[in-house]
Amino acid sequence: MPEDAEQLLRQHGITVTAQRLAVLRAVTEKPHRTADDLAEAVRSMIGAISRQTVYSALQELAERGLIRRIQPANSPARYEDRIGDNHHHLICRNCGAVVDVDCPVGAAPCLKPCDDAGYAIDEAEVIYWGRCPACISDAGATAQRNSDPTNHS
Amino acid sequence: MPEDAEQLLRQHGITVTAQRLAVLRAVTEKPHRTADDLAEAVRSMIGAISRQTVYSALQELAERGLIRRIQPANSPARYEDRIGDNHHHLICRNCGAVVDVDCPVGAAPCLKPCDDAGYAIDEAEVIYWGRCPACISDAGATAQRNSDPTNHS
DNA sequence: ACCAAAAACTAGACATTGTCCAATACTGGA
DNA sequence: TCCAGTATTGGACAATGTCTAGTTTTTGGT
Ligand SMILES: [Mn+2]
Ligand SMILES: [Mn+2]
Ligand SMILES: [Zn+2]
Ligand SMILES: [Zn+2]
Repeated sequence: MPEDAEQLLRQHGITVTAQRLAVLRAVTEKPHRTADDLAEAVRSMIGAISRQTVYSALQELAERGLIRRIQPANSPARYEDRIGDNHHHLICRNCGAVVDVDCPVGAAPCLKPCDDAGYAIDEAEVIYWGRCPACISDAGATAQRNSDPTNHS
Repeated sequence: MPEDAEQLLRQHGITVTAQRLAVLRAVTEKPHRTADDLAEAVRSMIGAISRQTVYSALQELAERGLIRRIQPANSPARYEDRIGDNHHHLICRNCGAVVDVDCPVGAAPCLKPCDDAGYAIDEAEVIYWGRCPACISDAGATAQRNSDPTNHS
């Protein structure tokens, strides 16, 4: 059915397989998921996939520019299909929830350091760290009761 | 000899041990080193230290605000004693070399997203990605000969 | 439709970085 | 000096990702 997805892969020089189509669809369905979450999603689509294939597909899709990988501290890598707009991310220190933040500039690198130390800079990665609304109200309600990160994603 | 380091620890409520003094000194000696590198450095100072103790000391020092931990993608965590100025980093995609970049604002969070999605933001982490001078000239000189990251740190 | 070559998939071992835990050793105050 | 509280240690364990050899699938040409 997703005839266009097949063509999308081919246009980018990627050979079409059921696994890659499913991985791409999984990334598209919900942004910022981890490889493990994506593997789960793919299994519910096509029955089975090996861990290695998920990693390979994600790498291939990322290298060819169909998806983007983000690697926040204290989290496994996450993937999204919103690309080309150089947007940034807002991440909850407590539960790890990730939300998109538009970049006012758009093109990368959107910021320039005063002194680039001779480096050829191609990207300014910005991550805003804080607490999400759910974690804020959790803290207010139950105080220090449970200090373990809850899942608000 | 480093009488002041002992007092520094005590002032921050940290009990003084040879291991912690050495770890702190190692971090101070050279910024942006990994836990493993720091363990090596400490061993050359005091003979031996366990891996776990290095991690514990680094965490303790970081929690008490004596040092800072940075966790760039595709790299183990790195540590530095330059704190309180909210400075940023410039990292080589090829060899991983890290250099400091002053933050023009200073106070965190130095940037504000247009839409904070209800998050309470406490830090804007900025990482500039690119290629260091050494890797640039390596590429020019030896072309694609060796595509493996060289150590320019 | 069929075949061979090229590419992708799989399972399992392995690597890296970090954490948990129980036993032992040290530190700081009485 | 002695004791209670901390810190250190080694070893097991956890999480995430990579490598590899063998098998299966895809692709392009007949
Ligand atoms: Mn995003
Ligand atoms: Mn720094
Ligand atoms: Zn949260
Ligand atoms: Zn470099």
